[in-house]
Amino acid sequence: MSQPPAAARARPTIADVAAEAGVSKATVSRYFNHRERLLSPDIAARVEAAIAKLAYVPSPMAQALSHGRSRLIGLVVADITNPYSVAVLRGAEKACQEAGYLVMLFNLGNDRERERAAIDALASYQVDGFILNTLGQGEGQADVNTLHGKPAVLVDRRHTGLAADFVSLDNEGAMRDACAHLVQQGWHHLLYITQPLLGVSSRIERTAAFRACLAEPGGDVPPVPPVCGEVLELAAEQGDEVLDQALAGLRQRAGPGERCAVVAGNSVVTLRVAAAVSRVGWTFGRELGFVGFDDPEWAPLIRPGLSTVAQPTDAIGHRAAQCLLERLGGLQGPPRESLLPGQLMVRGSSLGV
Amino acid sequence: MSQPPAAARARPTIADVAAEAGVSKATVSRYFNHRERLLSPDIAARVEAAIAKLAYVPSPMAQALSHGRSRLIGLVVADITNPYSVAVLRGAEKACQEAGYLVMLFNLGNDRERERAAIDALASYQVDGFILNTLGQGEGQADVNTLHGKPAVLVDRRHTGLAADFVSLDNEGAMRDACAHLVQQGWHHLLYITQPLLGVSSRIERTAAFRACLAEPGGDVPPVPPVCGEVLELAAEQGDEVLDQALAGLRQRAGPGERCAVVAGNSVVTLRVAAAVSRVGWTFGRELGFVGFDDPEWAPLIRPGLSTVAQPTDAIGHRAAQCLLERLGGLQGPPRESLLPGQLMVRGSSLGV
DNA sequence: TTGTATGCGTTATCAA
DNA sequence: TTGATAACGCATACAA
Repeated sequence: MSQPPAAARARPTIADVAAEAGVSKATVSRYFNHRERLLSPDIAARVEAAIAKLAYVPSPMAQALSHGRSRLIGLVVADITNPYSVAVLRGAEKACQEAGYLVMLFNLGNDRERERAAIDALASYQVDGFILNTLGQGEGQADVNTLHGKPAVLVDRRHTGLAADFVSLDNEGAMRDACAHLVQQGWHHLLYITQPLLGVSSRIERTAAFRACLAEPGGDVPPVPPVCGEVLELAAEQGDEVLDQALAGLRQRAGPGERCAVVAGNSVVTLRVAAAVSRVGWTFGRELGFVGFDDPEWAPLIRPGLSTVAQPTDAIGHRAAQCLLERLGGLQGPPRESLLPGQLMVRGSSLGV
Repeated sequence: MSQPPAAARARPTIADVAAEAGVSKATVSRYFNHRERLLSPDIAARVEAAIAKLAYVPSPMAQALSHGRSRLIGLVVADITNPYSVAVLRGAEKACQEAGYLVMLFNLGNDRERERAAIDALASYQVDGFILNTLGQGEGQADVNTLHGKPAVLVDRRHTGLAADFVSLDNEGAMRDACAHLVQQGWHHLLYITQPLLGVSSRIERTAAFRACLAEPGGDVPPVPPVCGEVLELAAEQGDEVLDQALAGLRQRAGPGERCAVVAGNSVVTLRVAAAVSRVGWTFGRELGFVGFDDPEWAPLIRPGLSTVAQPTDAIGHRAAQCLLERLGGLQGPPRESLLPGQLMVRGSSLGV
């Protein structure tokens, strides 16, 4: 073709297209934005041909500057190391891509003080909206003001004082399923292990749901003997001996004939529990029953297979993006809440003898 | 304070600052770009005060439009589900953040045909450079032209016909370490299992390095008896029976007294091998030796612990970002190559009897 | 050293 | 229906 030497070639602008088609810039702009309404067919055809010939693509940056919308979505993640966050991120990014939006990523690296700074940084790029999977606590916590009037959707963790759409696992239902299953299988002395609550809504909700299950375990048949339960908050800094002792204590406190089981609040806890069980020489499904939240790929590998509550991470991410896109489309109304059901993956660790 | 009703408040512009300080817009602009060189102290102070009072932050979008640089880095990942990609992404994103750059993420979802489209989409946002962790193969493959003259750095996978800085694990050294360790521990009949090569450079290099190790296993003491090795390409679509038969065949073909071991090309393969070993009732370190590339968090949990070659993912991501930033800083010269050493994590699966 | 004017690529307002 | 022209927020020649 008759194209300049190559590397020097800059992207064609709307002016180039206008010149090529022998029309004004405004007309070319109209071709994209108001085509049917106010453009004659023959002119439209000319413009179309010029666009094709020059392989013209509008500059989103310039559009953002002029028209205010960037087709950019800011995604803030508390910790990208967390497989849950990544799984959600994947679903959300896919949905955004399909809708023609691009995702700008900001990882907090678990530094809660940087939440506000992250949002500000993203906002400076004129992102159209936010997807937030952060703590919503601490000095740098985001508030309504931080959002610069842009819509946001919260994933997994609610924010105090930030009214926004919320998407999450149905923690209460999932916990009820997990506990009911354990009880039905004959595990009656339950220990729920969670990371420190620290105001994280999902942890708080799961813990509350666990406590509620003890009062009313669910399922058709009332448990006999009555279910007994404990809660342990296990911090990352705490040594393994804390966990080992907790497991030993659990069995000691259990009444004669009572079988003990652990419910793990997420895959981080699951990993530590699996390591502890290995250390003390127990076997899941025998000395200790088990159900964990999150379904890591390695759950089937720990003998005799770890039972889990799988989160619909892809759907959660997708729904989050969808919610945001609807708001961007102009949807008004009060904050909405999407609680998606988990799926109980029954493996050997929770089966009765 | 005396601020307008809140939500209506738009971000202050350079014009607001200029008015507040009683200077021209150009002066404010100079305050940011050429402060020391051409600005009198008293004026600088006035501007500084105005900036502080209005909490003014320059708009990167407008800067990009005007000055050409966006302080944006485009990150294209073949598959965000891959823990390796995420780990690298984390290191790269952190380094970019620290340098004042933001990351735009594009996930290919393993659709190799979209590579070019991804780069184009990112380029339309005027990203200053690219970090690419993609296949570099297929219809939509990127070439020099796709990059629009912007610098790029390749991570883990080389591209045919794309001269760019390259950062990766030292595959050859890592494989040599793994094989030498196995041989020293008395495993002499080796099977290397990899995902289908498909032109992926890292897979090709590891396979080649494995073959090279058979000829010259490394280590001080020549192995007795001589090492024997095989290679298996295992596709995701292939059923488990393929793997099971391969393992059974391995032991059959091994000479009397020869101990068999598997080297897994990455954590995906490791997962399948661990499942297979569980299925056939073997135990690592007894019926089968094992070393795998990548060090997933669950490696210690598979009895008696899976030996692995841990990749310095964080460092790889960091180095990738660093390379790119150097190029953005104006560094010229031919493509550079950074091969970072892996770390052999010795656990029970590879120990001699 | 500082201010004025222009351009970056687009959309929107106003005439024609 | 189409074409000038003025923003959008900033950087930079150029003039003072």
